Amino acid sequence: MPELPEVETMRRGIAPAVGMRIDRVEIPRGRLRPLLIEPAPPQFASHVRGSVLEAAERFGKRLALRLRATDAKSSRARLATAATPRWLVVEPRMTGLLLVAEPPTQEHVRLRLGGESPAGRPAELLFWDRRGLGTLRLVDADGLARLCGEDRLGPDALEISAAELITRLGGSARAVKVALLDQKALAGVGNLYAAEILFRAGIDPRTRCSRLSRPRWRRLHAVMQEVLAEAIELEGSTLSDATYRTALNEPGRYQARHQVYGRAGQPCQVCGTDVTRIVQAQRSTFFCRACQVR
DNA sequence: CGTTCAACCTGGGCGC
DNA sequence: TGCGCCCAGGTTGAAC
Repeated sequence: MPELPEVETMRRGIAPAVGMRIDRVEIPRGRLRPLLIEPAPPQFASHVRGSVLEAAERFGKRLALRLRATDAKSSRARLATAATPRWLVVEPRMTGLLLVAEPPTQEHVRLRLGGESPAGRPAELLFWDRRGLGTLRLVDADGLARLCGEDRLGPDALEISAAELITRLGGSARAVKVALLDQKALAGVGNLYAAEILFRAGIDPRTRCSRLSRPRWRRLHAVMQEVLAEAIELEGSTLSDATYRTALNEPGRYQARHQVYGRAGQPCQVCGTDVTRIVQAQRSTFFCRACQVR
């Protein structure tokens, strides 16, 4: 679910919590697999408790929350925290959410916020994940580089230049839709926005990257910026299952703009041709056979 | 290089 | 009503 626009919306939604101290960490027993939370809950909680949320940064579809340790009670804790700047890396995957309002059902992790709390500041930060495929990982600077560094993620889709996009993907033999999903090449675009971007660019998703002309790459680049910016403006896409919510537990509004995603068999809003669904790399691809050409 | 499959999970929708 | 199946905004590693 969450792609770049949804994760950016999440980042902005929790921004009011930046500067606040995490006074308590509550992790319901038996609800978190090792894959989902690292280190294991007792260590995770003891490391996070007492720290101040200093910043929330987005890397593609991931969020990294920078934590600073404060007034550690024991010298042992002070040593440990001073030696390792800590980042809480949140990877929502399909259904993970960060919320400052009550989640739809029991949350997975609840961080109670304290310290200076002027009116309007959230009292809690919640992680909720219906399918439980997301991850929360507490890491040091090396760990952050391993999870979000340039070996792992390509340039952010909102920041990459047209020239760099062409350099990174232009020579590939893969279908352009598949290449756009490659987070090592380009970070942030997922299945939904890849479909919408290619529709607006008029490009058949099956076209091999190496067959696209430079003008078409530049068009694709410009359209990618437009689509992502509009989706952020409308706080992301909430699909029919309503899983994705903003940090305030409200639906996004970009779904009203979808031209092809999830619209198989319905008429293209530009030309009336039925939208087609195919499968590429085991994922659904939606496109208009008339508007999108090779 | 590239593709393909399975795995991690829950839950909604559909046909029978 | 219920069962079995397919589907889903993502990522990863193995096999070919």
